[in-house]
Amino acid sequence: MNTNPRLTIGTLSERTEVNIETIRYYERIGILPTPPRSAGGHRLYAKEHTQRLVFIRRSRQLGFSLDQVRELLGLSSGRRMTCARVKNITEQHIADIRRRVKDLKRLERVLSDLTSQCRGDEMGECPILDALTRP
Amino acid sequence: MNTNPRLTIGTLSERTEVNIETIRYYERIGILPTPPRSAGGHRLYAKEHTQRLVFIRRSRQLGFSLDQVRELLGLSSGRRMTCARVKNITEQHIADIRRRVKDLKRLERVLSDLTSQCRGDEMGECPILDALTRP
DNA sequence: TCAGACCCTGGAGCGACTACGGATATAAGC
DNA sequence: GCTTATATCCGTAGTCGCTCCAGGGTCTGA
Repeated sequence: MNTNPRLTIGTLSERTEVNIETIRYYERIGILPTPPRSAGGHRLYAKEHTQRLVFIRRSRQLGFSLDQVRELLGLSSGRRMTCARVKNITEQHIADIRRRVKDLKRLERVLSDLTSQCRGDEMGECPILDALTRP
Repeated sequence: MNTNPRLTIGTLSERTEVNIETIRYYERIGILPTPPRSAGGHRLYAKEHTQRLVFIRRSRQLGFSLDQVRELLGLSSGRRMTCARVKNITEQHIADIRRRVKDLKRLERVLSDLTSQCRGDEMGECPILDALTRP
């Protein structure tokens, strides 16, 4: 018996928890290789597709952009990724995340200040609208 | 002398620090009212446009979506905003920001753990790639 | 009058998908 | 073998919030 049959896109989608449309999208943008087809034109995936798709999914879950994923996969630049390069990409990504956190926290502080000044009445002046409107 | 002449889009853009293209975009999506035009078809803005545009810009800087801005402006739903409704929108927005911060921090922790395990050599195994690849 | 700065429109592009519609392929049941 | 149900195909368009472009027309100062 064959425990490793070719998978249809639906099965691959279930196993990897990646949306069917997304799988086709990844193929279209060249981040997932084009699989062989059945006589009728359906895609038939092998193990290496599953592996790559899982790699992509995990990278995306960690917030890497598809361009970064491309690089991590060694699809851009000169082929083989060194560990140094991977670490570098990851550190840049971390720096970016920290910037975003900082920005969001600043926002949160400002907004919290505004709401704390606002009684939330049904009428009258609103300090929040005021702050947005004031010259 | 007239200290309040109609402004061209370029001048409005400078004064409000909103890109010209963005101003036209806001008009197109109906968040900024269509201004009168000169004989030759150039937009001529008055004070109320400046005020509204500043309102929009500040709201965007606070991270509100254009839909939220629309609502804060009283463009959707039944007209007049109550202070209660404004506060509610703002609190939802704060909650959203907090969620995002939480998610980003979780990411940061995972990524930091990974890089700390990675020596960043020029060759050999890479714990980061491993983590992305492992079954 | 005329150069040069400004403004006009419509459309495309970004990132990372997601959704849709109408046609074909395959699987399951009888 | 036949019918039905489900799966898959493709191409296109929509999402958000802009930004940029080409190929024109308008306005202003010297």
